[in-house]
Amino acid sequence: MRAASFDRAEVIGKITDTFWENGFEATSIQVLEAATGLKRQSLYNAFGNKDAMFELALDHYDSIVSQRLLATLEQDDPGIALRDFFTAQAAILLDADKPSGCLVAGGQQELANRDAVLGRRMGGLIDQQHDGLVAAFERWQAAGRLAKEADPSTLAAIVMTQVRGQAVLGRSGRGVELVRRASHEVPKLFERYFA
Amino acid sequence: MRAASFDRAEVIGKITDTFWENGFEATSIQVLEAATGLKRQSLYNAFGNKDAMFELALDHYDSIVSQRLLATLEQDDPGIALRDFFTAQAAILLDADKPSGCLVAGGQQELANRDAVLGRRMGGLIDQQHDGLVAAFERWQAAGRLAKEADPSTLAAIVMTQVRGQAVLGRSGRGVELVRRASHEVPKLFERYFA
DNA sequence: CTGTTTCTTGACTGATCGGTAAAGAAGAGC
DNA sequence: GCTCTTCTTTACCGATCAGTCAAGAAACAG
Repeated sequence: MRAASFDRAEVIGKITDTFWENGFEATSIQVLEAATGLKRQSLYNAFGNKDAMFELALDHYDSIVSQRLLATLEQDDPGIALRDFFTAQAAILLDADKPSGCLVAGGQQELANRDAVLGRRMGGLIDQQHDGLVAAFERWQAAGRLAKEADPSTLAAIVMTQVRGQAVLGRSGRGVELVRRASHEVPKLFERYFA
Repeated sequence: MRAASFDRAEVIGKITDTFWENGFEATSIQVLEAATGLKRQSLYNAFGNKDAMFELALDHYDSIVSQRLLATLEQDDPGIALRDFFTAQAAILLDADKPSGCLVAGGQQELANRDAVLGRRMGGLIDQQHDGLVAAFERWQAAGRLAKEADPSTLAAIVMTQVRGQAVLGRSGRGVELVRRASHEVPKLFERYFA
């Protein structure tokens, strides 16, 4: 048995960044070879096929981005939580060391109507974020921090659309400023629902 | 001279819908042949190349979607205007007769970092919507309908991110419900800025 | 009806795609 | 040292991509 000459986790990170930057279709195996330094066959040996590589990228992305966002909601004060949530979102989108935009938003746009398996997989990540938001709003409502009349599903929907929109606009040069402005102001809009 | 056997405007409509539904890359010339009923060479004769076809689609999309949205802002009451704006947005996104999602949001995601010409073109459409929103908020502020402290740029940024997010989520089955909820509730969030 | 111009049709090009087969090279166990 | 297994390298496959060439077919002008 011969050991692989590369660090698997490191390569997954590079694969993730490449898909994140270019999307699924535009990331050819050739591009992945250049990004990872591995040869074609090594990639297929290690990861299977392109779809599997993308799924690994989704998992990695989920663990470093989605989880970080959802973690900000684990607080008692919904105002502070939402402020932290959008601050973290902006920090991720505007991080110069990471690709712009959002892997899931891009993949959704590209694959939702075209690849059933990957489409469902990304739908799952979106649902996960949505469910996390609904649960947080319900928790705050049960704790009396949110008005009784407020509808957790609707508030979660607003946050979701806001997040996706920032992800799209964060990809273009001029959109960056819009993201910065929006992520500062949007949390305040939710004050009307606080008890 | 021989007249073309097809209606140019009608074909542009079909081309637009096809790009709208599938995005740029996934719309091969073969797909466009099937969608329009024209043969390959007829498409190239009539429109040039694939990039030119996409630009025509952007123009067409702009004239039927972007203009319709911006028109809703031409009212004195910002509350009614924003309500109409988001209602129109939801109607377009959820129209069963039209492709789901948004041509510009999809193209932006796909092409912003890859094709300088088309990227700039789509950036222009996004800027146009942003400028229209800023102008509307400034007009309302000048008319005393908006609080003096409110920042038109920031409010426009929030609307922009909201619109883009709805466009992305509107592509997936479960996202449709989120779009419906968000488009009903979001206009109310702006009441805090009204004078 | 004839000639000419344009549109239409179908075959074709070179490039690139995802994926694979079969060698060559390098490490581990003995 | 040798052998066996695994990784690496290189070449290749059929399919599909955007775009083109060169004929054939149809409509106008005279």
